[in-house]
Amino acid sequence: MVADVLAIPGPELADRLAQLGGPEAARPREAASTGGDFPDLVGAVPGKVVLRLAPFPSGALHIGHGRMLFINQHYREQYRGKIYLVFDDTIGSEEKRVETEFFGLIEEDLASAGVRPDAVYYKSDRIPNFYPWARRVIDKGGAYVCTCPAELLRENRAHGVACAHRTQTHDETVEEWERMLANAYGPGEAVLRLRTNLADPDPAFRDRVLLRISDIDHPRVGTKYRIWPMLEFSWAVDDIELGITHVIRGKDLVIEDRMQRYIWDLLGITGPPFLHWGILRVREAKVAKSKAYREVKSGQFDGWADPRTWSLRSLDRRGISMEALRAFILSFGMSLSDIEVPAETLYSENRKRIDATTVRRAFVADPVRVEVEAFPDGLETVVLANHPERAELGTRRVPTGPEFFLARRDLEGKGGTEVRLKDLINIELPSTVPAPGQPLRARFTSRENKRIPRLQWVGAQGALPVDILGIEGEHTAGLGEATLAEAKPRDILQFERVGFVRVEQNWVPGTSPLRVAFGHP
RNA sequence: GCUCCUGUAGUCUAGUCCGGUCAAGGAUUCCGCGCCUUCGACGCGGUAACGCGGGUUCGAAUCCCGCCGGGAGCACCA
Repeated sequence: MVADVLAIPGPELADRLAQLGGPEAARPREAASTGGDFPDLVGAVPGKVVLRLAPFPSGALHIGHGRMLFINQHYREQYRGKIYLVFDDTIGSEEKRVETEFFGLIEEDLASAGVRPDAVYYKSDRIPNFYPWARRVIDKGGAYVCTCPAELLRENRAHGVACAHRTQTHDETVEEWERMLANAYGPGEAVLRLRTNLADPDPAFRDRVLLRISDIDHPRVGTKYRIWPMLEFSWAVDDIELGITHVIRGKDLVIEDRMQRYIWDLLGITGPPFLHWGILRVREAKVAKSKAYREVKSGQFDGWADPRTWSLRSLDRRGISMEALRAFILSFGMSLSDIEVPAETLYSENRKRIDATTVRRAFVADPVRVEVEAFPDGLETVVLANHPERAELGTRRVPTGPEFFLARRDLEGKGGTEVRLKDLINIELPSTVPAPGQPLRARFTSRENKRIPRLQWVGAQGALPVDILGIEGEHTAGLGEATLAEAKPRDILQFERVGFVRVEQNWVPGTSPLRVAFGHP
């Protein structure tokens, strides 16, 4: 009974208690949580839960990995459990190679996401462990050594046809397995296969490979090992050896559950339960990881923090906090449907967190120089609020006219009309646009706050060049207000009417514009 | 093709296990209005969903059957 009560999630418990206590309340239905649903972990004992993160080290963590991170972290917190980082750096394949630089990169990404593993393991350190386990499977009659070429193996599998090796006796298998270990075979010449059922309705499940031979040079252990486990087998072993209590992973790995269970059943082991989440795609994140890898390697992308990678570090670069990402991701719960979400939802989550604390600054893209005639005296500078609602964010003093820069787009279709330079004065624009390169001559009209189109402006005095890195990797050049000279790297600012940006690099007068990365509107 | 997973508004999600309290809640988007010297924020209002067809039942988003749609796996990758 007590256990039953403990199993009720906090909010629900409060709700139930409220119901018990307030028979007359009859208030509107309790607002559903904004987040998604996370089922309780079966058999989980608070304080005893052990989870694992198993990235393959072939790149920086991207937004999709975020789901792995934050879901596991969520459960870890709920049950006061542990998380191990287990690098899934088995040998991979020619196309999928382990690279040393990514171990550190991934650990950094985890740290930035606030996920501190209780331990770090490398699969490549654990290779000899797998051999006795393979032998146990063999001794249970659950595996055989197959020397069919990969193609034939695949074809037989598709048709449910057994090859000659399948009928191997236990002694023969042992002998062949010993020969594999003794380097009698080259890469691709022999594999240890699980003996399942060739009539299994799922063709993917028929006699899958457990271990195979590879001579690829591993960045951590070189060519020390030739017999490498496949992912499923390695986890059938390590989920037990590392004492993992719950395996929570993407649903692309469901067949691996079945493999692991099959092996455990064979050996009489009760393994941990599995939980899955569905595929998450962010609509704007179109670049596949493999393409991102190539573009980063070739220098087409600006490293792993290039916005086009949608890596965690690229989000950070853009001023999108890991807290916002976490809230965004947890809002989907453990749904198994495959979903595609617009980035706007993430932006909204981030906006909630930074809007109230972010100072406003002026920036104009594609600037047009405007000279204001009859510019009033005594208005050489003006004091502006750093935030329209938050007085506590203070003010700043910026130089004004009589020369200004306005955004070309803002001027379109406004010839001959009166417009307001936001927070400052009203001017009348000339009806004809002068030749390119020539300044526009406008005329001061009044200072009263009229309800006419308001334009963002930058006073020519002290204006400095700004370069915005966009999310497609494009650059937008423009001019920013003088106070941006003090902007420091990692500052988050809002360019009014443009969006939130994060400063990348100080302005270096005469040599380099102020570099910022665009976050979101 | 086979296997598995999955279908609630434009997009996510709660509710489905244990049918009524759901004329379906929340978030986001979009539209309108208000407000502030932002195209942002905030406030108010609005549009908008149980994939389809049968069945069971007094009553179905919820149970049963059939159909249709979406996704993933079918590597000696992870």
